[in-house]
Amino acid sequence: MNLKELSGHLGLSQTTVSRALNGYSDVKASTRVRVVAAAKEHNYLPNSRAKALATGRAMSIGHVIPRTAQHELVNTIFADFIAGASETYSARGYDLRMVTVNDADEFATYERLANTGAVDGFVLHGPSHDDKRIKLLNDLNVPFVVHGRSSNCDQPYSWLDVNNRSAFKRATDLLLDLGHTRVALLNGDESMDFAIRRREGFTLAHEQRGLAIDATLMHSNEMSEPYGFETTRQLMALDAPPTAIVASALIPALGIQRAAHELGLKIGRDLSVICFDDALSYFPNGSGAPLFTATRSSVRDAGLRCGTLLIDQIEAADDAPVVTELWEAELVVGGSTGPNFAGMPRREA
Amino acid sequence: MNLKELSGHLGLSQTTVSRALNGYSDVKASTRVRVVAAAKEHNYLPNSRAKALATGRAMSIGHVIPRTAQHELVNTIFADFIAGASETYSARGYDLRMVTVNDADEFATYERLANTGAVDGFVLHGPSHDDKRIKLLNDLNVPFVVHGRSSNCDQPYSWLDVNNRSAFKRATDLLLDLGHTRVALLNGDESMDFAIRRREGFTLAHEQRGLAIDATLMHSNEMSEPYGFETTRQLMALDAPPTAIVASALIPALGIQRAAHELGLKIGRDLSVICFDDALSYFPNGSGAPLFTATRSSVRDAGLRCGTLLIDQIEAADDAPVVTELWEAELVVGGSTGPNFAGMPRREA
DNA sequence: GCTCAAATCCAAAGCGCTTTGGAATTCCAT
DNA sequence: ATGGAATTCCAAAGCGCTTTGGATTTGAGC
Repeated sequence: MNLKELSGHLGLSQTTVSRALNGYSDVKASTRVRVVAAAKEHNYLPNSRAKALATGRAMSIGHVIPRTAQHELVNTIFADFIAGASETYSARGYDLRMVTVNDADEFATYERLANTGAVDGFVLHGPSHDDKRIKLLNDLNVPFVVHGRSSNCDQPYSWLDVNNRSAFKRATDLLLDLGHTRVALLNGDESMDFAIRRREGFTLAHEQRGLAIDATLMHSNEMSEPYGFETTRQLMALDAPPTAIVASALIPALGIQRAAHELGLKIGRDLSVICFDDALSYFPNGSGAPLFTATRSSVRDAGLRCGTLLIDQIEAADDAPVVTELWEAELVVGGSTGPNFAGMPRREA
Repeated sequence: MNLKELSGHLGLSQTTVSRALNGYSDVKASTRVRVVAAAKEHNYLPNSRAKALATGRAMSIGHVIPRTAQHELVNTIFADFIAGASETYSARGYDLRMVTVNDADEFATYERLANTGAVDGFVLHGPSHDDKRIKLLNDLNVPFVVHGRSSNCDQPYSWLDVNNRSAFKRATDLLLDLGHTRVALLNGDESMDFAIRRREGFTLAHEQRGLAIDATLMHSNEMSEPYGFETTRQLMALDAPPTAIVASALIPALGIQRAAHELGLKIGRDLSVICFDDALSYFPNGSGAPLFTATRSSVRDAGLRCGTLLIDQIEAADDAPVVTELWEAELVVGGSTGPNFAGMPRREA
């Protein structure tokens, strides 16, 4: 059943049926009712391909995901972000078009999707410190929103980011306040902008107290459980092991926990751990009380909001303004952090 | 730059340019070279919306994901499956179209995507024991492949599944062989077909040895870490606690591990654990040697294969045959399982 | 040089929708 | 009645591609 047949049944023109269905005002209320009823009865749905051609709108949002071996992006964060984003999309009539690519094909894929009109806009994931994709998308003149930021990029662009620097500064401050003096950092992949900012927060907290940082305590890698496990084992084997760790995510924090158990250390007493919690739905930070002390920001909410910002931009008639949002992470205190008695001025009993 | 302009530049008809670009044989080799060169030079890419309308093919595969609160599907397994599937898709020129829906809208969404021609086929996720979506998709006469099976469905359909029953039977056998007599099951959500089959395997292993199963040892829930943690605490508080646990996935197994540590039990000695390992890339079962003894099957590979089966079906001229694949999981032995000394016939020293 | 087949090309008709620019009708106020 | 505005409808022209059916050119064989 297509428009032609439906309008034939109704004895109306295709124009009128189309305009009735699309809510234009120049169709009598009674005929609109009749049209809608007939459409429902005959189970008519406009062909989306024809509609896309006629309107010039694909009604879909592109997400292109580089398929590096074990790329962290695809996995840990992605599913929850997508869940949030696609909630916006379906609420506003868009679909999500996802394509994974080899790193070498990434630019060409953005070009293809934009130039063939397969999508109306993009969400850009995992920006690096100086991300060339931003210029590409600006040149392609296609709407997009960056999840995160690219600090070293002088192009204008819309983004939504968590204040990773302040989150990691607060996390580090908390540990330093508890008397820890040797704090390790298990950062994410520092080719990513967010990881760079997190390290800045970590360092800043030390600098403000005039504390030097031991470079052997700072690590960077993709955020897996084994990364947390093995790095912790290495760290604890040092001559002067850390008494506290700041971790980039809950998943490596679990690795830290496993290593601690194996070494007979009790988390929160012998070793303090604080991590960033993306509030992943399948991996809650404990069920009731938080398991780990953490700085938390829901990546699902970020996805939802990015979707909204992007669609607003797409639907703004002419050039929409660049819009940016910086979210502060929430600090939740769990059982994984405690005072460093060794480092504190003990008063005699 | 569109076809009309390009053919203008070349002094050729749109037909010839189109056929040259699409590899038809009725265009002279020399003009084809000329056309391809011009297309590259002017950066011409055919508009995908127009192409879709003209060919009647959307070149995209639909994945509709129910957005139940905390639905396990979207999260744990999904990202890796998608990563695999979309690798096939891009290799064969398709895109992935994903839409999340409220449970109530699920059927309507399949209908919309199929009837508007937005997708050429579907991958069906997380089939239940008697899944009505299969009949719906058959009625809609659209190609689809089920990841998993629906045991109580009499419709014909293509599927790819892991032999969950045999995987769980082997896992349970292993524990029983080690002398365990009270084995608990932390199953997934038993409205899902895979979980039902897993329980069958678990029970079958017991029945074959004439062992009765204590119903209080069998649990079913979505596969989260807290589920593993809390259920283990409950189990170990029983008058007769289990000495071994079969878990539905690595993630609840980590919860089991956490509970064990808290109770001062050593995994592999005081409590044996065996789980199903989907070989998630962001959550490897240990880095070198397997952390947990597990039955393993890569969900990423499953995604890749499902994509292939589906596209083959789509591109088969007339009705493609129904095709099914049953994969056996691999058994990997890690450090989480050991003999039950209490239950074994001890010989005096 | 001529015939017929093979090789190349192209005009035009879709694909199913939206939208422009009127035409036809209705409704008031005069 | 009647002019003019409002309301309601529609024919036809796209959107940018593919594909049919046929026209034109080339080449082989004699």
